[in-house]
Amino acid sequence: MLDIKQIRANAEAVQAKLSLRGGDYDLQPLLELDSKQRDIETRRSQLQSRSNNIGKEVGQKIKGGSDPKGPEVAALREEGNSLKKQLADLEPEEKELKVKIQDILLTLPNLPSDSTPEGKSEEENVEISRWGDDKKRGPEGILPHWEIGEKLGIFNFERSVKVAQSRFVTLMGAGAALERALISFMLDKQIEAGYIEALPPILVNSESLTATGQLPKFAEESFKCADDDLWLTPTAEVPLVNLYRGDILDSEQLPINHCAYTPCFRREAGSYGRDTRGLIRLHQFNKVELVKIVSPETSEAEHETLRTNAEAILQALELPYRVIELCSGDLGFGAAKCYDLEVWLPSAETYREISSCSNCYDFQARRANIRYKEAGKKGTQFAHTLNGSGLAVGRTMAAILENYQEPNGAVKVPTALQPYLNQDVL
RNA sequence: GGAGAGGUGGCAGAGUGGUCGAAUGCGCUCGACUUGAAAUCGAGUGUACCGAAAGGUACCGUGGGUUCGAAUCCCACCCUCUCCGCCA
Repeated sequence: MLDIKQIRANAEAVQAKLSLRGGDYDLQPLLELDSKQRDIETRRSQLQSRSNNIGKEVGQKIKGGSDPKGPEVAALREEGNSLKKQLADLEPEEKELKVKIQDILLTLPNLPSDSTPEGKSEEENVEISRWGDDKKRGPEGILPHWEIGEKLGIFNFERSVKVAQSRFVTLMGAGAALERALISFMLDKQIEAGYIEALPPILVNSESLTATGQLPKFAEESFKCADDDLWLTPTAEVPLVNLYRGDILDSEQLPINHCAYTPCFRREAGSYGRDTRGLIRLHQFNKVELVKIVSPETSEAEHETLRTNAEAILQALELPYRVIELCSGDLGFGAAKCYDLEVWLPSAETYREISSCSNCYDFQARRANIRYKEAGKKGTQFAHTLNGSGLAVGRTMAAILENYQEPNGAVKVPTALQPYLNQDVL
């Protein structure tokens, strides 16, 4: 959520930043509601103040021996009643304005950071670096991962349709073991890097989804339980960040670093026909997620660290990848700055997103009310939250199946992964 | 699912209509005493909003209601705990 005070003070600058994302954002109605609300608040609190005093005066009079039914007290009562009527008009009006303001604020995306490149769409994303040799494996003789996977019998899409629907997979035998190995490997690496492992709930309530930014705008993206206020998590970022919702942390507690493996669930509404084959775009997929809660001064540096931690997995698995910095127009709703890691998929001769590392600044912290306090200092500050995949497990499996494919159709297990599996060839 | 208990400040815990943002204890901060520490004594110690400031307002699980006045009374809801049942 954006800071209404900042919008008030620098409406034009905020407007300009928002428009870098593309789309129309008119802050004028918001500002009008805001000034109206504050007007009413001032009036209301003055009336309330008088009303509070009347209450006290009545109490004093009665204690002091006045007749509770006498004229003195009756006059105060009458004034109290008249104030009550006025307040009864103002209160709902103010409440309604506050709701309207909040509703608007909740739908405004984060401002791109100053360092985010300007651009309209993903075309204008900026490549930061490349790692590994993407020429080592051309498309010749390489089966796309879904074909080699079916061939090896390590996953099955058709039967999964029967169980659930399309865009679900069942991993079998070595496929299941490989997925499990990848999860363990990724977690171990991140624990080594200083993250504390969490295994959080994967059903989350509406408040949690609102705090991290999936609600209210993107309700159609998540699966909702019919009879409860619970949703299937689209990413572990949601439960991890919300663990600290409403907290006032000590500055010594920061940075908080968590890694978590969870299944993730996405409805993928509006992506019909895209990536219909394989492990790239499923309704349910596994992911190891990294989350950091940090102080603002350190958040830029922490963002680089987070990205490096995610990159370390690709490097350890010796998968060629590149780092992209998203331009303002391609930035996710809550992100101020974002790097995508894209892994090389030789069958398609393209890089595909396998991790997204975002710095949300105080956007989520403000929604989630996550603050911290510095010892000796007055007041609190909103923390900064960061998140990144370390990594999407299914997509990692896809990358391995292609990049490690031998001409005879065998798939070697990456060296780093061999301690986690009972076989070194699939 | 059934029955019961309960939700008050960092924690414990008092408060059942009147100056209660809330006693008391612990914790924490600062100061005194001390060579230092402990003990002791003194002072302080929630969050947010409005306001240039003075100051004001809100918050005792949440939302309503009664009243001049609600932590306290009434209604609804949520959550937690205990026991029973069921269950991985």
